[in-house]
Amino acid sequence: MATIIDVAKLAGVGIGSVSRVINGKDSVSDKTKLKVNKAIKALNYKPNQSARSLVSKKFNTIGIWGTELAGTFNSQTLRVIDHELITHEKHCLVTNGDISNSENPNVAIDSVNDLISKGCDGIIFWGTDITHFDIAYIEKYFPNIVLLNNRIEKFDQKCFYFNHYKAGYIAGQHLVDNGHKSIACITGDFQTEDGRKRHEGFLDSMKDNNITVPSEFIIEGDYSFIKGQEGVMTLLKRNLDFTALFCGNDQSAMSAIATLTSNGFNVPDDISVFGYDDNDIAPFTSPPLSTIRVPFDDMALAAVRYLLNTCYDLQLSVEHNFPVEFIERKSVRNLT
Amino acid sequence: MATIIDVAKLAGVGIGSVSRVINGKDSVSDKTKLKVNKAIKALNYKPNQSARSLVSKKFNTIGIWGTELAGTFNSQTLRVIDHELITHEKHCLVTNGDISNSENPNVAIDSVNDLISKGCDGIIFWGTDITHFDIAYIEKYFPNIVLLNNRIEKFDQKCFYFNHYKAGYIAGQHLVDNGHKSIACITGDFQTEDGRKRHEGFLDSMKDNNITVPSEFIIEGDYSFIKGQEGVMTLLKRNLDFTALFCGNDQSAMSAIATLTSNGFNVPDDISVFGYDDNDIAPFTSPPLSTIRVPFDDMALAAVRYLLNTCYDLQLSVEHNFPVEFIERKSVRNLT
DNA sequence: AAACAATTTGGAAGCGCTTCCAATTATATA
DNA sequence: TATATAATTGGAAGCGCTTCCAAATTGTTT
Repeated sequence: MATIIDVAKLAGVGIGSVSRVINGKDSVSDKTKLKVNKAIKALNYKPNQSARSLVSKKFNTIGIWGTELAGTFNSQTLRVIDHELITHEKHCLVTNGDISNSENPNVAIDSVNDLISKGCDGIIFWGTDITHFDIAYIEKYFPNIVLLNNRIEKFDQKCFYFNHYKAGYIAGQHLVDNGHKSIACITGDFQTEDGRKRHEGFLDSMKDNNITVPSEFIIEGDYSFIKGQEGVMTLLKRNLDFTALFCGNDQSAMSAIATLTSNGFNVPDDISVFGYDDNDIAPFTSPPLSTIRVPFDDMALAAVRYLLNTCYDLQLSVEHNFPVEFIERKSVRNLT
Repeated sequence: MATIIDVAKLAGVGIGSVSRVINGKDSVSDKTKLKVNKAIKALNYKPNQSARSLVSKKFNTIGIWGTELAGTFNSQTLRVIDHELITHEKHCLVTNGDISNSENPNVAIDSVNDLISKGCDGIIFWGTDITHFDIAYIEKYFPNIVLLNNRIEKFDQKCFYFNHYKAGYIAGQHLVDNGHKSIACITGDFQTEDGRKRHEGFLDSMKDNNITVPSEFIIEGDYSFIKGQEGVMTLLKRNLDFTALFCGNDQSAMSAIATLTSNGFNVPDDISVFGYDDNDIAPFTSPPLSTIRVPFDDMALAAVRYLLNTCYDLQLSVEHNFPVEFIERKSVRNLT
């Protein structure tokens, strides 16, 4: 690999001039610029980023930490992030942060430290797998962080999240508005905060409408296809009388619909189904799925931009408010 | 940030000793080891990777280039790759390589060069968006590459792909074996090689069984949900008589099933549907989707391992042969 | 205790770059 | 033309690390 010295020699100039041409700042005469660029091309020279970072203390790289990477429908979000980074000539260092099956109590911290020491100017924490405690610890020595789909009050400015409580409430209210009084649930994952919040919101909407939801109507899910299926089977075995089913996300809603259909129930004529997320799949279930739109892409964009601003002194506009949107399709029947 | 000098001072040793402790090679006395580790902890010291890379010429990072990142069901594969890298204490630098809407004829090369100069020891090219020509060009000055789900004969050892032709053939044959003679298609994306190959295989299986597939039975798709829906609508409007529908992937098969169902057709009683990929969604359509299993995860694992071997002198076992597997569920009716 | 070998140690050199300053060259002004 | 000013230039210093070698320390043998 050619170095800056090779380029300088070939171009017949000093290394300082080469550096100036590469970085485009400070004044260089057109003549030198020409000579240098010619030499760069001839040698297929690429600046060594390690050396650059060593001096400049900038890595031009943003790290992404989070298990949500593993989710089926999240690659779109990753693309949004990557695209915005590329636009600003930055890179994207990813780590799955798969901390579930390790006996080391510091896996989270350790894997974040790995990410930092590899060379990130900032980190996006995606999802709620990191504890508040760990975040507070990390933030002390590495403040350029942002939380995506997670909220810690102490760092509210750095958090880009969606009001899952409100969304759950609205979903419940919508079902009630359509005349449903007996509603079952296949929840999200209670291990995750947003899973809990949306369920809380849903339950409160029921309470406010004087509807009680017996515990046997509630199945704890985990956002997976399989839990949607199993959940419906359990519900059916229990022989309960419900007219609507609220699912913790679109994936479980999709397999719930499929399972109901396979068991001879018509959606929405016999049972209405309501999802959550509005991901790619929702318009293509049969019937098309009514759902709550969660603006993951907008959130991700805002999060990266905030980080770009703080890491590289940019002034990109950053949204902090992501409204609940309600997507009506065909999976909820109006009983009134 | 503390440097190695700070650690050396605090521990009361030379920087050489600190380096030796960090890297765990060469002999160090237990006494020094203890002192150094204590100082490292006290200062929360993390070695500067840029400085290390500058000396060692290793980045401990593998780049991933490819638009397949954007696909709905590919994050699982990314997780497989990342997990294997973490296992070997390497990192994963991602770039979307979104080259579709740029007027620069060298976008691909440019974005790969970015990746290289950012500091990768090797690159995984994921998918067929990169041209053979560009690969050959890059390979000359950056030979540590691997192609995932792509094949270039010249670099066969570096390619980890699946025989899409054979898979398409088998899919067609299976439909014929079940008594289907009138078969429609919503193909994969003909822009991609594997989309073309699987269709070719399918057509050849038809030919070998003396079945002609009129061109109006074939809809060119692009793997998306929407094309599955649109394709079915077009097919229905054409008022053709077909008993089976072969889809280019599971996503379009899923929305094809939904659309057929919504239009009053029973799958598989009226029309059989056959998918391709066997991704997460396949078991949860209604009816569950019969499909060809494409071992993306196995392929990805083999590809990373090959790269790890070449970049870091490891001897991980690498599979090069990925058999076609046929997954029978409930979406194909036996007419015989 | 002396002589030797083996182990451990400190720190200089150098990786490829940016930044700075002093030196040089070009341009403007009197 | 001489002088003042501005633009451009070369290259030394230094970023934080690994590696190497010579020096210091420890252990072993006689």
